[in-house]
Amino acid sequence: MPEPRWLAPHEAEIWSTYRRLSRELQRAQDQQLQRDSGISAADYALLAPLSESEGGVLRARDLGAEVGWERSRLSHQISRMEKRGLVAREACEDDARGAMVRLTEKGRETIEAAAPGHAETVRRLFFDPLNPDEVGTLGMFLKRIMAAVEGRGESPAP
Amino acid sequence: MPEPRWLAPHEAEIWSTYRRLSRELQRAQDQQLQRDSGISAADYALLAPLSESEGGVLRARDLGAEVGWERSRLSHQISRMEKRGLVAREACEDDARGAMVRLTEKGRETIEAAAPGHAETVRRLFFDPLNPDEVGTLGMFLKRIMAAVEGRGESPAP
DNA sequence: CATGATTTAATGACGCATCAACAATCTGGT
DNA sequence: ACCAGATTGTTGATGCGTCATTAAATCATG
Repeated sequence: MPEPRWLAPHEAEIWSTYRRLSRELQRAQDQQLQRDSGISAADYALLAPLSESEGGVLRARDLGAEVGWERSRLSHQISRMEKRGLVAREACEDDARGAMVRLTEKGRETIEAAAPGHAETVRRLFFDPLNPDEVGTLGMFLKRIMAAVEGRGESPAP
Repeated sequence: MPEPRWLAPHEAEIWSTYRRLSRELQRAQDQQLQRDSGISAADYALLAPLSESEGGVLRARDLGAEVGWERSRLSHQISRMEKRGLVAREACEDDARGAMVRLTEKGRETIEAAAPGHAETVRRLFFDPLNPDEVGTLGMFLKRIMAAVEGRGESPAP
């Protein structure tokens, strides 16, 4: 086996900072949304594309593609939200396998009330610390890393 | 109320990329560790500082500070790991409130076997897509954002 | 059309993370 | 010495996320 490519100390520190940030940012989002609007970040993630869709209805498959979630995760989350009356499931007419997810009136009121505070929080925590150039640079970095993760960091294929 | 500072489309896209990356990176870590070593990323996070500590023992409070976890989360995780024989709890001699966490022999073997693969994965997914300058820049961005999150994005106090 | 592969969704089990509540112990000021 | 307040750790409840499994419907191909 090839000898391990250890992380240099400064790399280990950056990795550690990243892990911490990742968690704390998630936590800050959850807290803000829960406190101000009584919903979780996962709720928000689904409510947002639903509220922007034609008629407030999306097929589960398409909603999943929109947010990049797996079917199982999506299904569980929809179940939780359905129980609280934020969305409703309906049959899909063109494809009997499908499920349509509809934003309820309560769901719409909730997302519309939550959106400004959410945007403000994201901006304050994530974007305000960087200037516009830096935001662009960060975006590029994130996309490059994302490509590696999606390709599982492939070594060049034969 | 002041009118909401919405995210510009390119900002919304960066935010979405970040959220996705955050999840996928976590997932990739978990999968690799689970597959190759039978442990979770949470296990690894605690095993690592324990294995580097004097005698493989740390007070729970200090372990928590090391990884930046809250008490409750730490306690639950230690319980799960204790059940699987990776660590053991011991009494703390100087402070009867305290709890010492000791790396077991099995725990040490596990972390030593897991470390190279973990380092390789972090490097391949997170660092390889960037050149050294860019890594430094990213580290700086992360620290700035982290500061905002820890300060809760404070507006200048009166 | 028949049939096997694929797509879509739901579910149960399990580990992870947070919150609220609790209990025990220590500390500092009086 | 005392006691109020802070620190440390545990626990139970609940929501989130992944995996493995299942079931139904659709598609592609002969």
